[in-house]
Parts: sequence; C-alpha cells; structure tokens
Amino acid sequence: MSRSSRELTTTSYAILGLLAIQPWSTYELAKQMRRNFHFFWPRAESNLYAEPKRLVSGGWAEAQSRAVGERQRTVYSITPQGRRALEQWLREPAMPARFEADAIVKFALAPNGTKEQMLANLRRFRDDAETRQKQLRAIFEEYLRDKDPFPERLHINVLAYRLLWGQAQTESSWASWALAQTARWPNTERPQGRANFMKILRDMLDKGANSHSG
Amino acid sequence: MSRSSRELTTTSYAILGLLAIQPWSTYELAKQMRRNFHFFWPRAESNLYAEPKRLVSGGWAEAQSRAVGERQRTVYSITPQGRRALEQWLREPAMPARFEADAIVKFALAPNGTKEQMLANLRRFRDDAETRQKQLRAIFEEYLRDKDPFPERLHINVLAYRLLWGQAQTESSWASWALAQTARWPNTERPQGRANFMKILRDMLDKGANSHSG
DNA sequence: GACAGCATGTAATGAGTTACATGATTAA
DNA sequence: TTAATCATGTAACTCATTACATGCTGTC
Repeated sequence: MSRSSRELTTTSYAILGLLAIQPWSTYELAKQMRRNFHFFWPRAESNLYAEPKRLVSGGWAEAQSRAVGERQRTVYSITPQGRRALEQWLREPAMPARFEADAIVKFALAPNGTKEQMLANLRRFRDDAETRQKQLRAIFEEYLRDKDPFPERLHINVLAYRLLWGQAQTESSWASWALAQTARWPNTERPQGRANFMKILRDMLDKGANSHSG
Repeated sequence: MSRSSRELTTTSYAILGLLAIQPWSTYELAKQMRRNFHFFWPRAESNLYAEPKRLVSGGWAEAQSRAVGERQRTVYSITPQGRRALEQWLREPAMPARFEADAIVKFALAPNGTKEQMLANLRRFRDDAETRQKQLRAIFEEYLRDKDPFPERLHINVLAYRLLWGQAQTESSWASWALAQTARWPNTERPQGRANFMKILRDMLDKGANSHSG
C-alpha cells in the first residue's frame, strides 16, 4: 500500500462523495463535478479520469466495466472502506479557502499599462462574474421547475448555492463600481486627492459596508 | 532561451510588478506579497525565492548581491525587457477567477458525517473569513493613520481592497446565516419540507439578494 | 457517408507545495 | 549565552494542466 496511493486529495474525496450517492461512470462524474463542485473546487476534467483508478487501486472504490463496441465503459461504486475514509476526512478541519484572480493581479499592476487595458480587464472580470450568475440562475430555475435529480440533497445544495450566488453578486457589483470609479480617471496614474479614497476606507470600517453604492 | 525559461507565470508577473515599483530583496518581496497579493494570488513563500532567479536568467530582472556576514543578500531590480514583458502581459485577457474551498466541499458532503462535524466546519469557515476581515481592517487603519508606504498606489489599492472586503463580508455573513439555518436541523439528513428551500431560491432570483437576512 | 459532438482516455510537463536546513540578529 | 525570530534558501515530490488521440452516435 505504500507505492501506488499516497494520500487522498480533496479531489479524491469530492469524487468519493459522489460515489457515496450512487455509482457513476467517469463521464457522468465529470458532468456532476462540472455542475456542482466546479464552483468551489475547479479542476480540469482529465483529472476525473485518473482519480477513480487511484480510488480503485487503494480499495476505496470498485469498478465494473462492460464493453461498448471496442471501448469500455467503467462504472464506479464506493466500498465500505471508502465510506469510512470519507467519514474520517469529514472529521478533519478544512484548509482555508483560496481565491485566485489573475484579473486582480493585473488590476494591481494596472499603473504599468494603459487605462483602456485596465478597463478591459475590469469588464472581463465583471462579465465572468455575470456569466456565473447566469449559470446559477439557470440551475435555480431548474430546481423551481421540479427538475431536481437529487431531492434528498436539496437542503445542502441550496445553502451552498447561496454562498456562490453571494460571491458572484459581490464580484460583479464590485466590478461595476470599480468601472464607474476608474472611468473618471484620466489615466492609470493616481488621480485627484486622497480624500475620496480615505473616505472609501472609512466607509468600509464604519458600517461593514457590503453594498457598493459609492 | 529555450531551456531554462519557458513562459512566465502569473506569479512571475506579480513579482515583476513589484520590481517595477522599486528594487527589493527576496525577503522584502515575500513580505509585500504577503501583504497584498496573497489575498488574490496566494502562493507558498518558498516560491518567491525561486522566481526572481528565473527572471534574472531570462533577462527580465537583474540581481545585485552584497555579502552580509557569510550569507548574501540579493537585491533584484527590473530591466527594460522586464518592463516590456509586463506591459505585454497586461494586454492579454485574464483567466477567470478561481475559488477553492475545501470547507465547502466538506459541506457538500456533510450528509456523510455528523451534524456536529458540519457545524464545526461552518464555524471554521466563518472564522477564516473573519480573520481576513481583521487583517484588512488593520491595513485600512494603517492607511488612515497615514502609514501608507506607497501613496502613488493608493487609488489602485483602495479599489482592490474593497473587493476583498466585500468577499470576506459575503463569506462570513453567509456562514453565520448557514449556521443559523443548520442549527435547526435534527441531523445532516434533509429536514422538513421543500417549501423553505424553494423560497430561498426564489428570493435569490427575485431581488439579486445580497443581504443574508433570512 | 460525413460531420459534429459525445465519451474516454494517455503522455509530457511544470508550477507549486511541504519539509528541511542554516546563517544572522536581537532580546532576555 | 541561549532562545527566538528574522532572513534565505534547497530538494523532493506530486497534483494538476495542456495537448493530443481515438472510438462511438446521432443527424443532415
């Protein structure tokens, strides 16, 4: 057991968690990951073809394959050992969340470029957030139309979706606000006096201002 | 030029961007990264000792080392080629932002564990967000006390901080709301009827509800 | 009977992490 | 003169990504 399978990663447990609901083929797993986990645990899909094999080789999952033409379709299911590992993992404290935004790095370095680049960057950030909102809205509407495939997970999903919605909301409304602010700047260098920016800081400290209404 | 230095990464550009402000030693770079970029581009500090060497080997930065006892302290500065590369990078569209939260994966899989585990997980998520708020608050107060070391970057920093503040705010208030909701559940299985959850979904769609007041 | 797109991977590569090591400086 | 902590890395490892390859299925 020492060579092949070091430790399971969060990605492994995400998949194991899906297998705990029901058996899936890798393709279905990928689809589920895209729909749910991708919002808070984004991973390339090619991963999802390798992970289940690790799970099988360590005894956490089982594979049944049947042939379809010359290809084979493998369906994975969780083992009792897999369930125990999952329960154990849930007991361990989670790592802190992580936010990675290329666009904000670019924004932070905007004084090295032109105003138009800065605006384009902000617009794209806003559009990304709005796209996420649209995806979520589509999912919510499915739920409301009773198209929910796993009603026994409704309570969990709805709470989680509310976080994602709040974040997408925060990001898109921040970007709109930032676009309005920067539109007035003559260039990427520092505009006007400090007063305005100090006021923004004070406003945040005063009320835990969440609404971007400056 | 083909062997040593493939392409620069976002991390490289972040460092290059700092060097564009002024020359720094690696330790100072690490400190700056911790203070600013870490919120939206978190990286292990050991990285920050390797990256400047890559920059030097590709001609984007220069190193001056002087001896301090038996160790040496290296101070890095940007080259004209480095500035050009940075400007070029700012022209390219940014990758979409990425949110990774172990804690939310655990929350999504909570039905495989106990209610107490779920609550502990939410509490920790909330505490992490609140810690981030405290860090930001401390930074804001420094600014307001005129302790800003780079006044020419005030405009950029304040806008960026406002996003981070909004996110921390969103996360911590979501967690509090989720704790209140789940406290009423008898266990991690689905409680009561669907109506309550459908209402939450409808509320999100109706007004782009950002305030967690349910 | 061909084309798009669904379904299922493999190979190569690399960015980043963890863990460790060690010198310099300061406070007790 | 310890101990803590500031300062500066190196080595090993691996998770994950990108790019590619190929079969199968429905439809025009």
